[in-house]
Amino acid sequence: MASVTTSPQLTPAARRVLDTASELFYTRGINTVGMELVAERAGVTKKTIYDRFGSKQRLVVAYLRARDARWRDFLAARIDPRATPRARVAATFEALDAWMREENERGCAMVNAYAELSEPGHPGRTVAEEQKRWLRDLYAGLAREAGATAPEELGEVLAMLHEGAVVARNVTGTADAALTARAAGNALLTAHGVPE
Amino acid sequence: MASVTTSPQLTPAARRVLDTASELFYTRGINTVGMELVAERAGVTKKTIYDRFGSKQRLVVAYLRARDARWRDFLAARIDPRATPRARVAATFEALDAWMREENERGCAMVNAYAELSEPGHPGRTVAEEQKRWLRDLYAGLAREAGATAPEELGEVLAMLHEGAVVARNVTGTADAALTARAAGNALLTAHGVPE
DNA sequence: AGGTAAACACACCGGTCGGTATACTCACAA
DNA sequence: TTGTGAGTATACCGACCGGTGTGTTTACCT
Repeated sequence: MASVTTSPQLTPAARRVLDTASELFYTRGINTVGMELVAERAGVTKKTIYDRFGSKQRLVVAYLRARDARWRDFLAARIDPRATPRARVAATFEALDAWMREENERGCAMVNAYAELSEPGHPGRTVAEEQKRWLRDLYAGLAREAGATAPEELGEVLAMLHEGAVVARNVTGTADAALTARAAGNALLTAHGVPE
Repeated sequence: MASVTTSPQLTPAARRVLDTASELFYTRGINTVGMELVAERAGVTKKTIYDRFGSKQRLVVAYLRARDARWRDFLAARIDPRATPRARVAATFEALDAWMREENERGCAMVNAYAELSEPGHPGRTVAEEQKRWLRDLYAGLAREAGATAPEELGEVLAMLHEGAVVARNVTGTADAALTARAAGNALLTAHGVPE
């Protein structure tokens, strides 16, 4: 079995397995999708999956990591590093808006996984925790750069708006939730002493 | 089988079933808890559960409704109807803070259920959708009463902060997330023209 | 020519899932 | 007194779960 975490080189079949598992886990939920279905949809035998990934748990971790990586790339491609911190905060919410319109019909994969994987030590939970910390620190860094008073707290709040927008869009069906959150974030930057 | 939704009168065994199922569904997740375990923990046979509730799906719905009702009662007991709208918004976040410290170690039951129940027509999803709409409308009503400009939008944003605080507390482990959200909500009321 | 990795096919494992069937006891009320 | 509703005990159902074992084929590399 190849190390899923360290080597991004996957065999063609493993690549197909990860792609189809990601799709299935995200849209139907991790616990409701069996390995047999993943194998069938990937055009692969269960044997191959277990040879490449070792266990369902590890496949789940690979799925979460891959999806997180996709989101970070998606975001990075939409942020101009030369823009002002304030503009970069707005761009982050705009990226979330675009992301949700394209590939977020079922809410945040990390939050969903956290709900499904209730065993305290499950490594998938760790991935989700890291992802949420990263997001909060991202906003906090921007708040600090912007010269906000209490940048840590502001970063936390911006991350809350971010998460809340995902829930609003997913459950309540609020189409422009991310843009509403962007406006609120903008107002909060001002309230924290950041010049327009 | 008694109608679970219309008649709140439950037989003693049914009461025990609902209580233990609520505990188990919330802490371990709906899909990972089997009916056999619920029966065993409630000191009841599976037959009794199916006589009273009919199916797992209906038991899940009863669980979600009951938990939502508990939260609404909890909140109502902590809101002074004579206080100003601004104070009531703050009190709502404070109630969330207290609620999370007491019985929210696993995040929002509605969001979790939404993650677990991926089948489009599952009645449990409807309960979650109604709950989120109710929360948003609650905040929007307070924003309107406070005389905020764009009260609907502000209500949406306050609900986002609310949801985001739950995620922050649950996944990131931010202990005072709800109070941080309260401060942000307060600032946003001001930004929306509500006098201090 | 020989070795190795990747994938195949297929059968099988113990265990659990949601749900049902049968037969019995007990309390209470018409 | 005679039902009736609530509950118990136990056995059972087909389907599916995650995971393993054995052996075969294909293709590329040395």
